[in-house]
Amino acid sequence: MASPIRILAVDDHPLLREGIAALVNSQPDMTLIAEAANGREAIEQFRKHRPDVTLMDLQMPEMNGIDAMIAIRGEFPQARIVVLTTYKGDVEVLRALKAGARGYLLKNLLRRELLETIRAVNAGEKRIPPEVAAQIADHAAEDDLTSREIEVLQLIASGNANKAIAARLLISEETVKGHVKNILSKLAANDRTHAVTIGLKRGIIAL
Amino acid sequence: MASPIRILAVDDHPLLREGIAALVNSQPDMTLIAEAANGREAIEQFRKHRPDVTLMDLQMPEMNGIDAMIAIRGEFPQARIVVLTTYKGDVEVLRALKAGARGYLLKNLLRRELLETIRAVNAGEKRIPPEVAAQIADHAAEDDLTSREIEVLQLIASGNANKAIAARLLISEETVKGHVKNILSKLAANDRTHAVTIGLKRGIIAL
DNA sequence: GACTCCTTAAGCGATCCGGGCAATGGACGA
DNA sequence: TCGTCCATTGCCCGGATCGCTTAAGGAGTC
Repeated sequence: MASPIRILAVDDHPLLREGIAALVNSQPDMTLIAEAANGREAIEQFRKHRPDVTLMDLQMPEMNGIDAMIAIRGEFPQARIVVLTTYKGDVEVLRALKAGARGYLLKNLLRRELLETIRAVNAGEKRIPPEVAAQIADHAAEDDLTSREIEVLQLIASGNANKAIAARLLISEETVKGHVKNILSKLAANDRTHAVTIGLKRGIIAL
Repeated sequence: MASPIRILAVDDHPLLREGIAALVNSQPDMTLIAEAANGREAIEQFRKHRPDVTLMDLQMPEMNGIDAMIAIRGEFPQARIVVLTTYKGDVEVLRALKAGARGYLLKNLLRRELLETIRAVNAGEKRIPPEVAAQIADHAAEDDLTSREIEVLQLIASGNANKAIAARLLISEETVKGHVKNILSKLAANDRTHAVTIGLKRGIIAL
């Protein structure tokens, strides 16, 4: 073994980082060199240590994983980052891949899968598990919501009527209705409530 | 140290169990004696090992943590169980406490907090962190939804109109409206969509 | 018996939903 | 550069649905 794979673990759960540390350090060809509890710390640690592979959670306080990945890959385009998160919808996965993730793992994975993925990504490959890929494929043909539509959907989720949304966004109620119409159509939702639950499932909006 | 505290870890994330194992086994007065990945396994392992303290996640495949706790405490009323989960709403917390949990920890806790809680619960105490207790207190005065109302709320979340809910539950649309009215009032929601998001936040319903 | 819960009911105004139509402006490729 | 596409915005209409109010009977529990 020439030199071990140097790994940075980013997650806001200390216990999970502990688990990654125990697993990784038990492998002769890997070593955990740093940890971070949020996106801001992740950027700092990446600058300082230049890890070979970064394991990154998405949902974190202060700065989320997507923004951290974008920032890191802005400075270091060759950074090899694997997303390690609990299940999120297809939209969240796509965002992560667009931000430059080389792998996307779910936290209920087997130990072996994590190790294999780390080695594969370190070797320059990409690794997306089939159940994640299937999620994406299911919605590949559909239109994405525009940013304005997402904004409207988020306000709907917060309990705003169309009139209130119009006031908040400084547009007319008729326009809001237009957006709502498109949202229902794109998400294949029965009504606004259904649209919200679909949006939550697919990772388009959050509570 | 007479004999170490014997611990059972129940969680569907292998990495997290690994983290618990590493932390617990680093303490001279504790030892991890068994693991389980879901509620069914948890019951089996509890029967076999009779642990002093059980760390239990709530959201798991096959059988969730609440049901497992109820089953275990049915057989072993003196079982000392600590819930260890990512944040859930106050309703989820209350259900866990009613099912007999002696502690309720969030996964983003510090290592020290977990160790202290294990020792305290093993000694017969109860431990609820202040931020969790505050959640409960915020809603202590409010009425719970009835089981019928929860059923209706869940159907609303799935995108059903009142008429469709009526057909599904074999009751009249007027009755559904009556339930919806009570739901909106109890949850202090602006409309049905808001009620759904509140229900999700508080752990009353799930997607 | 008191209490809660589930059920039903009528009417009414506000809101939502779906259809079509069209002007603006920015982004993209030819 | 020009033309096209698309997001955004705005408007009209009509039927469906929602949310509120008030009222009341039956089932089950304590």
